[in-house]
Amino acid sequence: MAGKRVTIKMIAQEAGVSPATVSRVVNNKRNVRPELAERVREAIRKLDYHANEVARGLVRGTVDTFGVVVPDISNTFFSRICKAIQNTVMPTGAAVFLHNTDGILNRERQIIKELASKLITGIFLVAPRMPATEIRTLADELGVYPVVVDARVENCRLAAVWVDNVTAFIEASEHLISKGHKRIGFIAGPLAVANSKDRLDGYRIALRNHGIKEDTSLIYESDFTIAGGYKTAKEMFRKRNPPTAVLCSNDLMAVGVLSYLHKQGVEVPSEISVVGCDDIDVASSLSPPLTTVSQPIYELGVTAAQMMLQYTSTNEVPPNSILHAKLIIRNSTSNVQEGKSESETHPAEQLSHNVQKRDNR
Amino acid sequence: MAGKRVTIKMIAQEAGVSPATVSRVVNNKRNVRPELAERVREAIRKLDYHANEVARGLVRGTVDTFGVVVPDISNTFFSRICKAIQNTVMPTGAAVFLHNTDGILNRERQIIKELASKLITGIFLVAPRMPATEIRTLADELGVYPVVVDARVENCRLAAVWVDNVTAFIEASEHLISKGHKRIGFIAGPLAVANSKDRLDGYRIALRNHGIKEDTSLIYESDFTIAGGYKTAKEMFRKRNPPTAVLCSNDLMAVGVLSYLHKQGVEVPSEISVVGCDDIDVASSLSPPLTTVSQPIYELGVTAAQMMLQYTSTNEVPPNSILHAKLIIRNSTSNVQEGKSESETHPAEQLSHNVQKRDNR
DNA sequence: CCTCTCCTTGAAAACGCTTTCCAAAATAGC
DNA sequence: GCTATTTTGGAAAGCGTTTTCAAGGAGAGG
Repeated sequence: MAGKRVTIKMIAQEAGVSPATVSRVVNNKRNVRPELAERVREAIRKLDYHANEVARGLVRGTVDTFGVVVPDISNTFFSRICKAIQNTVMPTGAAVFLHNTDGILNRERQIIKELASKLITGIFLVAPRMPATEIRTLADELGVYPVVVDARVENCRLAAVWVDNVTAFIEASEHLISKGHKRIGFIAGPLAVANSKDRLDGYRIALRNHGIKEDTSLIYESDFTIAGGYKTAKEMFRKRNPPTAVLCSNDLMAVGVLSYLHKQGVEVPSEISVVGCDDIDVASSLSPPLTTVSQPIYELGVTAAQMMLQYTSTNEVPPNSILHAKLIIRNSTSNVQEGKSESETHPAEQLSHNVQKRDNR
Repeated sequence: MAGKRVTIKMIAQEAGVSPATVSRVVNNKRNVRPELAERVREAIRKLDYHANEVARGLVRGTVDTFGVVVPDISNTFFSRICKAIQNTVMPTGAAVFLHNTDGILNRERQIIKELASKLITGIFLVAPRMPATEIRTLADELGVYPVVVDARVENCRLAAVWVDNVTAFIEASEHLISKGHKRIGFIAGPLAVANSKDRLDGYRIALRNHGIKEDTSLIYESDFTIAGGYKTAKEMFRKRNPPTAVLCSNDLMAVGVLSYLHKQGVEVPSEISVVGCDDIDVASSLSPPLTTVSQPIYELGVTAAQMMLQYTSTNEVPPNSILHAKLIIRNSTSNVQEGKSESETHPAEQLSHNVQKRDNR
């Protein structure tokens, strides 16, 4: 191994100047005669010199690198955010560490510390499980710039960008309600995640606004996966008095629901309407094409990256950024089936904030 | 910013020993009195010391970090490989840089150099565009361990793991042939990618073995995306004498094909059979569930990571590893439609190795 | 009791770069 | 033409580790 590396000294020697001068040229400081500078650049080109970023990092106390911490890279939603962050940050010459937490809080903590020990400049926390105050404290302690992505974080001197999920889900629910649906099933993501909670809240608010009593037997907590959606649909439709529409907290679960329904020979949307969230790439290619709350995924990443760049250069916490989702109506939703809307109104149950906990595999 | 960092000297002082001793304790060298070691560990715990990985990297000449270079992270296939690599490598305490090339050869080169300047230990090149010999040369020059993932690389003293795509696609084609299909459309990925080429070869071999004349008007080159598949299907089925089945080089393109066919009101599989490749997570949840060549994606990543670990610890190029794909028959394929098989046999065209180039957006 | 090992420990020298400090050179001001 | 000021480039001091080297101490063998 160990190909001989070109160091700054070699360049200095080649150009007949001191290492200090080479450094100045490399870092575009003034105070070096143009003629000399050219000679140095020549040498750099000739020997194909690349500064040792590690040595540079040691003296500067920070390395031009960011960490991205996500629950699950293999989930398209997150991988698209990663891509956006990377594309935005790359032109500045920065690299990006990627880390998976599998949604485990402790792993999140550990990863942040490990990243800090590598002297990275900043960390993007995507859909973190950690409470905002802890993030703030930890980041200050470790001397790292944090930017929270896709989680509502307020009043914490913490840079964050998120989507207004409450409004989005009010809109999604109202879409269904306007089609005459009254029994609307809801499949939430893990409620420990703020977004899941907000989406559920949007659903509840919409129901309340339209005078529909909430039926907790229609609300399920799942895990954002296809399998989770499938399984939940199975439970949901096994009960008597099933919903006429189901609103899912993300597309993957909607895919699972669609798959279950298809297997059971249930027609979508004529018999059951289905709505997802995210607008992942396959959403428009499903059959039927999925009506979904389109999250500005790429924009989420780009905005986060821009905030980070601003944050690190000005050292001022940039203001939060709230993005808006958009309901995309495709063919998985339609008017409620004849006779289904009123017939089987459920005996009113108490409004309860408990939802059934499900085994999240 | 700049939370004061705990250094080895502070630990040394706290424990009343020299930095050298602390270092020895941290790195589990023996030759340090147990009692002293305990005192040091105590200090480490007390001050929450984490060694500065950058300084450590500088003296060691290498940092315990790997780079993963993929064409597109937002593609599930690649993001699943990344995840596998990471999960395998993480327990050793190594971190992972992620880089996107968008399939651009020059960016691949540049990224590799940048990574090398960060003194990383090894690079995983996933589906690289670079020729194997260049990889070997560059890696030697930069002093970095390369492992090639998902690309057939032979006779190059280069560690690589790939899937036997030729056999896989012979099998997939034969599945279709056994159902009576004779006019089988083929949608290839970018033919600059070895895998795409191999899959096409498998298709050709199968046809030849069964005495079916190759019709180049049925072979298209696309770009592995849903949109690409959709567009190609459109062209393919616009021509007179269209195929009765289409074999796609990946699932995403198959999704595009399915979507086009669905839009046109064409029934799958009764009218047209469709086969994909990869077995991405949604494949089994499509309607109809997609018959596909299941790539051992996760295994690909895990194997690559294990090879890397072995490579870096023994400094010997580990032997190549060839994995096998498996045809998963679901419901997107069926017997050829009545009368379609023999009726419109196409005027024999010369066997040609040219395929039509398509605009790959 | 002395010598020879072996083990433990600390001092100091790298690692490759940036940056500060200084002296020399160049320019300006009178 | 002489002092005052600004440029310019080199020497050297770190940055936080690991690692080498040598010294000191303890134990063993004679």
